[in-house]
Amino acid sequence: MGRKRLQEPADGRPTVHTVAARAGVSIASASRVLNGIGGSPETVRKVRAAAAEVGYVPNAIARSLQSQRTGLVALAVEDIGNPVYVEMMRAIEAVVASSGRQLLVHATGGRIDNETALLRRLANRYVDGMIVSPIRVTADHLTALVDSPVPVVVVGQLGADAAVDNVRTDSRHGVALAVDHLVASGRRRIGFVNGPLDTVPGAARDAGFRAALARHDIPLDEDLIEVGDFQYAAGRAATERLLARTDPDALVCANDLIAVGALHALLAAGRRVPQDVAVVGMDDTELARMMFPQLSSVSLGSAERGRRAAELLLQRIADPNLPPRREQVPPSLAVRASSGAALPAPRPGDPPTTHPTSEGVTS
Amino acid sequence: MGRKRLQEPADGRPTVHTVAARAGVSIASASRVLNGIGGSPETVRKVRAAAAEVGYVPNAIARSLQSQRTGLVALAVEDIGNPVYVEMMRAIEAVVASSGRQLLVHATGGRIDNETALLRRLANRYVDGMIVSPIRVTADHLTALVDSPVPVVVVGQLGADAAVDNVRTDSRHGVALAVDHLVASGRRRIGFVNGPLDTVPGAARDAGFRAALARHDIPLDEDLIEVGDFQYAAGRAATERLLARTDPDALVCANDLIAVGALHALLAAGRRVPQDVAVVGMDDTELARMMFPQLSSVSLGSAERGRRAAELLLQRIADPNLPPRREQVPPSLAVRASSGAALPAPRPGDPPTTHPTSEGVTS
DNA sequence: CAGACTCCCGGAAACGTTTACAGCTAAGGG
DNA sequence: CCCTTAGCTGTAAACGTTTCCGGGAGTCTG
Repeated sequence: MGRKRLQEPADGRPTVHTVAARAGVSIASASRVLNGIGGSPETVRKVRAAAAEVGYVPNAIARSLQSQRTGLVALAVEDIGNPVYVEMMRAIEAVVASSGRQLLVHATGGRIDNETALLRRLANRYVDGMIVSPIRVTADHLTALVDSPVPVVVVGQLGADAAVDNVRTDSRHGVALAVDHLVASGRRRIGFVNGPLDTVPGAARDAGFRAALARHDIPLDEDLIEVGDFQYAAGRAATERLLARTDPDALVCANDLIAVGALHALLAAGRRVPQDVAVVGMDDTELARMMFPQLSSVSLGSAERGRRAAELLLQRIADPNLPPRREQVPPSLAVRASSGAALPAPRPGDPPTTHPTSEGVTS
Repeated sequence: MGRKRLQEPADGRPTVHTVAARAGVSIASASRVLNGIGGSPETVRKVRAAAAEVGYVPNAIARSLQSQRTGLVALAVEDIGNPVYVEMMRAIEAVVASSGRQLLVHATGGRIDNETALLRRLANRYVDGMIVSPIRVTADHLTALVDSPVPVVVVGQLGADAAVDNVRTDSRHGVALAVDHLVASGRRRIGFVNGPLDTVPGAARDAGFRAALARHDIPLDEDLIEVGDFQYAAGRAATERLLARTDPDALVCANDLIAVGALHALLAAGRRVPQDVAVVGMDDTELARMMFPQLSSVSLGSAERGRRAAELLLQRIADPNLPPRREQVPPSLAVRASSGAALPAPRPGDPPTTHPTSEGVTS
């Protein structure tokens, strides 16, 4: 009974040893057959039979330890309830799936410790690579990104010198597109409902708004600026506060969720959209087309950014020694009923699911 | 140079061997210090210093192989763009996080092969457990669920005899709630926009609708039933087809995305909601409260189902020998502006984010 | 019929970690 | 002063898989 190794672990699950012993072959042969490489017909038969009998299923962890890859890729975003991330995820998924890998998503809830923890945990070989879209970036965070054991691609703004693959857009310019459009249609008291200023996109959009007004020689009225979360409820509350103290003829919103909240606040306050107040959202998500009236929105190319990030990641996985790269996706504006010439209800035959990629001004 | 093992793998990443060699101690001591158990002050100092110098980060895969756990839990849903799954995910996340684990989400896109592949891959030890919410269930699928190597909890209907932990609701009854409500408010030509009949929820809701009408002695008019996908665009298209051939005074929709599509189709066709046509959605997601008019919706307790599923999973991870259990969450109806007495716009002070758990009839 | 070549097989190492075990030293108690 | 005990350390096994390598058997070629 001097068995060198237990055939049946306490767990009860069969291993390749179990199968090999039962088939009367070595574990090397068993492994080969199970992986479909080599083996005489007789051996193949015996191993297959043994595997089926004991219900063998390989332990992926052990396999990964050996092969140094897991076939998994992770995406970490702040809020999975935000449709912009859903679109991004779909684009990433398509690319990742084509490489035979599977995509896993983690919602960090904006808690930065959570994101760092995820990085430290997942990136330590549980996944072959990772796409991260942080909205707040600390120094600690940045180093975790830079010397991650697995390839990482960041979607969003990052310090110019960070040695990480990076896909960004120009949301300052995005805000400018919105302001230009509203000014061109005669609006002058343009309000801005933003997300938190201590976030990267919040800060960029704030700067973009101020710069755009200055460019049009419109004096800045701080009463017209309000800040909340990047979410529906916060957008609505912020708009209510704004309406309580001043009277805009247009609202730029830092994303579509906020814009929907603004829409509600406006309608509840008896304002007509777009006659009294024009509304422009941002991200151009499906939600914008689901609203009534349909929302104008600045597209930041989230699907495109996702697609490119995924491609960068796959390339880096294939060759980890590539130099860090950076790509930029330009914003564009989609004008719909909530701003501009008050359009009637959308035509019945018009399936609003087809994405109007660049039906608007693009510069 | 008869080193038994390379200190620096080709990869270049330091291992515990690297650290131990540099600190001049054995790998056992290094491992102990790095895990914070034991070690003399001097050893601790040396190992810590060595680890910091080489930038050691432990390989989680190797650790998992040894410890037989990963600290990860996965959730597989069909469509992450559906807010009902977002709510479910948030509830699960809260429970899972409290056990020190992290949640990963995978969107299967309803492709059943994808889901089975995920099961076979992830469940083979990449995660400590898994929550799955399948909308289509095949025999193959079911066996993959039943003899998964890691604990699995299913959210949704499952064959009565399946030996899997299972949290379900009664969506037949949910549809009945909607129909009862509409009949009570005088509607008689009640339409039904459903999802695919070859899905579990689609079939259950279809049966529920027919049974409810029968119970009220309302003859069934097949023209009033239309089927699409469980998505916005499909819901809108299906409603357009329905409106092209008949004239309902109410619509029950199989989920909120479909209901939003229906709303658009109705408004585009010049129907007033709820005066001409009352609309009731299903799942009672945030989306229902984001619409204008706000949507009545049947809550299927998705957050509660998620919470319970997560608890079942944690219990099973703790003790894999528990007998399979089944829990049921009752549906309830939330009446809002899109049906019932046409309410005015919601009051400005009313933050619609607070979930009206059971503001409606519950039976 | 000898040699070369192909194919299949089993032993053992390797992936990077944790941990059981035994040996050692130093301290403390009788 | 001896014995026990506690604390620390290193060796080696283990987790479950893949894969390198050498040996043996069979086939083909000249």
